[in-house]
Amino acid sequence: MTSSNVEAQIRGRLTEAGIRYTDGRRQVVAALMNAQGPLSAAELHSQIADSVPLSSLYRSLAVMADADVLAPHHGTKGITRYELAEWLAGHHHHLVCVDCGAVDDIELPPRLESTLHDLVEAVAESGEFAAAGHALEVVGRCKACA
Amino acid sequence: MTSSNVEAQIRGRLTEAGIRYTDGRRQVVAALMNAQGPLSAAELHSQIADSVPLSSLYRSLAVMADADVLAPHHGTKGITRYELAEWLAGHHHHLVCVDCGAVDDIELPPRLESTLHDLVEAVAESGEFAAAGHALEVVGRCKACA
DNA sequence: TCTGAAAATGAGAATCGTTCTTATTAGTGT
DNA sequence: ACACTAATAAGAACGATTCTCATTTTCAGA
Repeated sequence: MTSSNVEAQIRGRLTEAGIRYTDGRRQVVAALMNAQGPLSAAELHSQIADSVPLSSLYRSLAVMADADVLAPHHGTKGITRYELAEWLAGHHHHLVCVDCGAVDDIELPPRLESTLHDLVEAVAESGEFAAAGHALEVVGRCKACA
Repeated sequence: MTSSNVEAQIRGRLTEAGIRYTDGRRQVVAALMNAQGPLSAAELHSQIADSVPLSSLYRSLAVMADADVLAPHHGTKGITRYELAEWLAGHHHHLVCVDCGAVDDIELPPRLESTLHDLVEAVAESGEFAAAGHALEVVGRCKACA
């Protein structure tokens, strides 16, 4: 999926939900497409500071997460980081540093990927829980904190 | 591993770290051993209210997490839930409701379990990240929120 | 058993990420 | 252009968690 395709998909999804793809939101999406892992509101704010105040940023993140364009990822110290939703940018598999909370994406072997997919389906079919997706974290210490 | 064995292991680990296994901490551990998923400070407090004030509870949770006796699990709304560490109570695989944040344990097929274990080892051996364990979440909506 | 150092407790204030208000501004469809 | 709805901006408010500090408890060694 090309980068411009992602933008088009996002615009489409938002529009059909009656949500406007404003300039501030474009900047958020652009920052997230460049990142190699989820970003917090504070991290996003430091990249696009002048043009989008924090309160607007938080609202945009919430709205886009609600529309399933962004996926929230809850980390240490009550900090929530966001990344593009699974259907836009592939799966959510991370290396998480227990010290500083930094998050990086990792690739999973296809075999494991499909096994996880099967697991979600099996849970969904049990009827006990409306399983929609999965998230895998490998936890430890990053090079800086080791 | 029997329940009393778990207590003995916990006491041993704490003692060797110079940390006292006080009454309040015993109560926390007891509550977590009975639970079928991680509990937040507020949830624990409502179970052992009179005997342990919140500020002590938070401190005890932090200290025991530091000693790798408890494992923190970060959820919605900045709420952190704790459960017994992996080496005491098996692995950490959860059903997480995106609406209310409730968390339940799930069992994983052995095949998937060992594949995940291999993944952590592979990451650790890469030298880029000191991988120590993993956590898997199946996200969706619980029956109450569906 | 005493005694002193280290750890834990309890109460409350303080912190900080996040959410909520309210008034104002900007987009979209007719 | 008009009306309707959504988005913005600034700051106040909220709530989970952390910190401070004076007091109490626990443990190891004399």
